[in-house]
Amino acid sequence: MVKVQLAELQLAIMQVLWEKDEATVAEVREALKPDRSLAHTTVGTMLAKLEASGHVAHRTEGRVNVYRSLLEQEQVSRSMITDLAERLFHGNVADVMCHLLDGCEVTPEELSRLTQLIQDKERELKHDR
Amino acid sequence: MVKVQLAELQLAIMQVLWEKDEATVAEVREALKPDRSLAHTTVGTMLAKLEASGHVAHRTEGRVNVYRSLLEQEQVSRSMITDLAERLFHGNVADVMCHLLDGCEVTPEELSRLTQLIQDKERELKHDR
DNA sequence: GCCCCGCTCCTACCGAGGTAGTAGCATCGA
DNA sequence: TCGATGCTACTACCTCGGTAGGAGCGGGGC
Repeated sequence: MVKVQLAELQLAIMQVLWEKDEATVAEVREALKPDRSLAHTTVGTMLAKLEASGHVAHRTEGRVNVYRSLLEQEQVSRSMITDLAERLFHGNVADVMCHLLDGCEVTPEELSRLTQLIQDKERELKHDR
Repeated sequence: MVKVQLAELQLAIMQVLWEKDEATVAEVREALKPDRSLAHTTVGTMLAKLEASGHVAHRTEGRVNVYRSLLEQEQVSRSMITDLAERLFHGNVADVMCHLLDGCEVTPEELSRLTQLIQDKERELKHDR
């Protein structure tokens, strides 16, 4: 599995790119505004750093750069959450859940989706052996 | 809920302290050795920084410092995992699970423990309303 | 009594994340 | 044609995590 770790702001920027598919500096900045108001240049710098580390790429359209992600959201999410789960709970999924159920708000819908997931996984395990 | 974020090494050190309840620099260093071999002073410095930020405390026994954690393992785990879940999946527990089940090895025992957890939570939700 | 050993404390340093200013270059309107 | 505007690129800077060296101190062995 590919291991990717993104810092706070980096993740936030990537999330904008995933959502919009492509975005200019101004668009990213706009999308981030509700949470943090950054200077235009700050966003630009971060995007450049992200590009330097191979996480995003850009094409130039007229005078502006349009950035897109080179990482799969799925992959990053999986990588980051499993890594933390590993470090905190030695990968024990049940432990993770246990803390999550206490710490987050959970809706009944989520619970039934969870039940579904578990049943799927159980079936999958039976199948494998 | 108390929000605590610990970096890589900091978490590793705290985990040693949680496990041993108390430990000297040498003991922490020893415990960390399998994963990373650090200079004695490095561990000492980190412990000092951890102390400066109020995460650990120490008493002096003879010539050595014996450190202990001031944070609850439960609390840190919960805080870190819910924070990441929030950022990655907007707190949707089912999504977290979904990625975790794919990314980690899961045993049938964990699955049945999970089922149990969910049932408990469902009962709890019914009770509340 | 003196020296070595082990330990802490202070200090320095590096790299990465994050933040932003400034220079410079296009383009558009007057 | 020329100035205002808007964008990028370059550079600088701060903080924090991580890493470790060296000074200094106290105890134990000789």
